[in-house]
Amino acid sequence: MDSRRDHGGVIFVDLRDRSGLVQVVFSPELSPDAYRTAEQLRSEWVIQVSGTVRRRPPESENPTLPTGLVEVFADEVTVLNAALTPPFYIEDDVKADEALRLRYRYLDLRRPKMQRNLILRHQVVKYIRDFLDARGFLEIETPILIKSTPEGARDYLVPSRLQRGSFYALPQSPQQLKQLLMVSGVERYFQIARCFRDEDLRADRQPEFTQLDLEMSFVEQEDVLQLTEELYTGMVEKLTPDKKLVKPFPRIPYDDVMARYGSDKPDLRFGLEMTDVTDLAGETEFRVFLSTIEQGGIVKGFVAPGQGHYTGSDMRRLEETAREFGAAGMSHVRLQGEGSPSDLVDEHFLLSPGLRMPVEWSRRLAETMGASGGDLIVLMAGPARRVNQWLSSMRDYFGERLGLIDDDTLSFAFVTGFPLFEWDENNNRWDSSHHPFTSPADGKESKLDGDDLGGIESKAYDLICNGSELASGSIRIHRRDLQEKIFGILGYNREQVEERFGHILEAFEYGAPPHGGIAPGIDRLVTILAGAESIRDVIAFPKTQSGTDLLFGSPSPVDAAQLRDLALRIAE
RNA sequence: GGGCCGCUAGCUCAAUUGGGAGAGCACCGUCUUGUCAGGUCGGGGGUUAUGGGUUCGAGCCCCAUGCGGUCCA
Repeated sequence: MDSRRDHGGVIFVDLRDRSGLVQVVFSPELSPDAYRTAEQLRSEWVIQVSGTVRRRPPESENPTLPTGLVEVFADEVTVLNAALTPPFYIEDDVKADEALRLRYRYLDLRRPKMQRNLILRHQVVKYIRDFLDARGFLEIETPILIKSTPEGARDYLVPSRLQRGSFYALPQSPQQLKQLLMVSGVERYFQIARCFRDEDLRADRQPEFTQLDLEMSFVEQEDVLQLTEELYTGMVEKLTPDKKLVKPFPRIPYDDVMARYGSDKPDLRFGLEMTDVTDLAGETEFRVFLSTIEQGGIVKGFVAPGQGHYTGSDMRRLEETAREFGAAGMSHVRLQGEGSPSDLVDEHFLLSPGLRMPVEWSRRLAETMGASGGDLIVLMAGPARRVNQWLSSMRDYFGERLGLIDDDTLSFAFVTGFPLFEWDENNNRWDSSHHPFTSPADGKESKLDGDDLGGIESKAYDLICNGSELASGSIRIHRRDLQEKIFGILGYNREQVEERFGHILEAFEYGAPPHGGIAPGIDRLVTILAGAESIRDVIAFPKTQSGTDLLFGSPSPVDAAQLRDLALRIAE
């Protein structure tokens, strides 16, 4: 029961199931018994009604309801179960605090929007299974209790009772298992796999999440990308036909995407591309630019079209925004007037303090960056990595603020050619950008013995969409010697390699085929397709940011007896 | 691990300088034969997250804790 409207002589009841609402009418003239029962009904009760479906009187039609032309004229009603008054309204525009919704998740899931999300998620998974089955993939389950081989994130550990003092780990992904399946001759594998990472949560991160994990033997990078693109385009066109898709998906090299957008997962629904102007900045006498360049940093920026009219205080506010994104500072040039840079004169260029440069320099800057009269040029200086982060946040901010983002568009792209390694400043060592099983790009293997490890390209790729990373994959290493060399560069000694990875290295010696794959995240995908705000809205029973389940009250202490079984003691 | 915000009726929120705890919705009851955010009249409902402190007096000030959110490492 959704709601009841009692008019004294006639009672209307909205009956709800997962498909929607229908109005039931109780009249004392048709059935006095049913009418008397209907007087007692309350929201969220579970009832059984029989009656006649009939057309509503013309003046009572409700065009806002899909079933608004008909109603059920009830002659019998049975109360199957009463209900307490729910702690919040069961309606789409819920105002209740999310903690309350999570505490009563079973009520929250009654809301039509949540029901639609669950249904969409089912359809997505169904589509994936059908699609891959039709292409010869086998769905194979892999264990949830596996060996702990921490690579990036922290493992969830499960103590063993039979082997006291030893632990299983929950998989961060079935990476090694699917590679072993390739060695097994499975050729094409997939799994809707639950993955676990014991890390702090974010709005778009959960400690357990679901990935489509897939792997193929005898493939090149483009084979995997093609398959992935077909999967996503087919799925979107079938399940959310109102979404606009850009086809084919662009393939953007990593260096390119970083140069143009300052991020490896830019929102491509809008432009605002960046330009490196370190050379031009070097001509100024602005100390911030000069010292940045001296220290090996860059000066880079983008053009906000039509925003040259900002006032001085607008600019100060904008700089404050930039600082909130972590930026050390921001310079700008406001272009007044109209037309191309060559048409503009001295007083058309409003430079931020510090940038005292002749008009000729401003013209060249505007030309280099593709700005014209009426535009605003935003510039930032610093180490390349930081500048890219800051500018990328500013770019998103302007994309939003200038209304450049179309909610109905899905802008997919593949980012390819990620670096194989990145320098881990905290631990002072090389780390894998993707994971240690990623193959170097063709012809780059010899560079593994050189000094320029950061410049080695890999066969790792991401699928991005609207500013999110949706999938990540690579062509893998399938030779023992190469894999051992990578582990060596990552700083593992011979014993550690043998203890943690001996099993997979050994497997590579028994005829491992070349293979590669990709792992699309299901939660984020459904979030985007559903237009939901948070991944928590597409997961039936999500956890809070501190990793707790407010419905079950987990995690929770356990009995002393359980701890004894596991030979565990809680250290204070 | 750190920063910031929040916690007042079932829900969403208000409460001026430290002075009498409130509103809307929901809920309960009444009346109402075409409503669909039904309408009418009436009613009940509070350990102001928890513990401590300052004060003649604390929702408000101070300290600690808990829970939630959010950002950073």
